[in-house]
Amino acid sequence: MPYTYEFPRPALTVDVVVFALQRGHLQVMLVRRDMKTLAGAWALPGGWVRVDETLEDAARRELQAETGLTDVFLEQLYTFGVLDRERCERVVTVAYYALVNLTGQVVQAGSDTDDTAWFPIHEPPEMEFYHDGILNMAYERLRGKVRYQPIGFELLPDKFSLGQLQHVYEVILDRKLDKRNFRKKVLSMEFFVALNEIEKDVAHRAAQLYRFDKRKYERLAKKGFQFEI
Amino acid sequence: MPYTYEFPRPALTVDVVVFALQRGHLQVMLVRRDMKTLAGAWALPGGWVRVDETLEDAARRELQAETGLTDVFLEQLYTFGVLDRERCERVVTVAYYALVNLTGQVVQAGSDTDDTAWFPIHEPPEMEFYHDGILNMAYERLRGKVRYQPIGFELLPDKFSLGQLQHVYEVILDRKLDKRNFRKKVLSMEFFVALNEIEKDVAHRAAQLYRFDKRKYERLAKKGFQFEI
DNA sequence: CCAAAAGTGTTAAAACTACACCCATGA
DNA sequence: TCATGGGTGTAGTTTTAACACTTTTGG
Repeated sequence: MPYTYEFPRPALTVDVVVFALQRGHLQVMLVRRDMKTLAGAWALPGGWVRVDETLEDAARRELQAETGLTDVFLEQLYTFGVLDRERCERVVTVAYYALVNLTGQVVQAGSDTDDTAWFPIHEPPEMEFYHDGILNMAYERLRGKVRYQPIGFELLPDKFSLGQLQHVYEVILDRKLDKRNFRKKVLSMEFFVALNEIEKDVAHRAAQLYRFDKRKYERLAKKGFQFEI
Repeated sequence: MPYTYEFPRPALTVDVVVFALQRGHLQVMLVRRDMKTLAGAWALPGGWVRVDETLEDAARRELQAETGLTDVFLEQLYTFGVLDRERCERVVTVAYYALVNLTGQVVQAGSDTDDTAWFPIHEPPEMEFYHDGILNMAYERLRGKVRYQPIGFELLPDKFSLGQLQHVYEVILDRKLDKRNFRKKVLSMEFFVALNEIEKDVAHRAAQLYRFDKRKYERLAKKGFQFEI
């Protein structure tokens, strides 16, 4: 027991709510650890923060360990000071949420987990203590944020069609949007730039592809432009 | 040295950015600790989180210790994992921001601080390591939030005039607003309710007083109403 | 009577909403 | 040729922005 301190210190962990589109729906990744916890209870991916890494590094490390994904959108959500029921000890956990693009990707099974699975955001399974609260807060944050900041495309490949983008907004906001009005708005923002490229191998008219130009967006944002969908 | 753990644990602190109106300006409270830190460097009020209290309790305890204020608006801002340069140790600090009403109040000097003072948000003094970043983030959060959530009046007494409220928005957003349009918007929200009371002892026409009806607001918010100024 | 803030409506411009049909493609 | 999603314009409505004068009060 080599680490001693003058005052007691709570344990510090990170938890990550990973959102992705799967079969057209907004889904969340959960893990099931083999023996540590009650059989059948799912949990958010997460773990201890090492003392030599930043909080975000810890979140990215966990995310990579359990999905293999790097370079994803990751944002701090909230920090919870909870009581660990097993050890009767205070645990402080910093929650993050991530938006990842899974279209056409194989997500590798994690190394330190028994099982990972995706669940529709509206049908989560029984979860570990307080994780459902984090999940709900993450979804609320996403719903609120997606309208005022350009982050929706983080769930899509670099090149995407306006139909795909509209679909992202529809599953996050949980309502249909008007196609013409949506296109009008998106196309009025010059940081969504059309590529010299269209969809391939689709059983209908191929859509124009776009990408998000981060630089252009930031230049506008600095000038006071307010994104809104 | 009684507290030992299997793995190293970072130290955990809270910092609080306290906003208030002083002489018509948006100001921030800072403290100067006598010997602990460089002479002349100001810091956000804050301190260690005890292992038996929640994060918010810790923030409220610090706030009370340094201002005597209780029952104020307090919201978590962000959690930083920083490197303490003195001890060469990782410190995790959970930052909060508070909106307090100081109109006509005497703020007591703190017990565990040498000195506390208020600074205009746009003219902060030299501050302790990384505290200026927290301060800026808090101000950004406040500027963003005040437009989409009814929190502006937290800087005012329970009973306030529309002129006072408009002034709050003007100092937070740092621009003039149109009086008639502002009144129109506020009065269209039925959770700002007129009292049977007007201002007293003012050297001009006395203004109608209003209060914020939290219940009415929450009932509307639940039905999907979106506050916006 | 002066200074200072309260209070009050209208109009033009902009943004938003609702809505229906033809097009291109692969199966 | 059919099913599927891509792509396009307008009109009515609502919302926003700009703007100036009279009222009340205390000093």
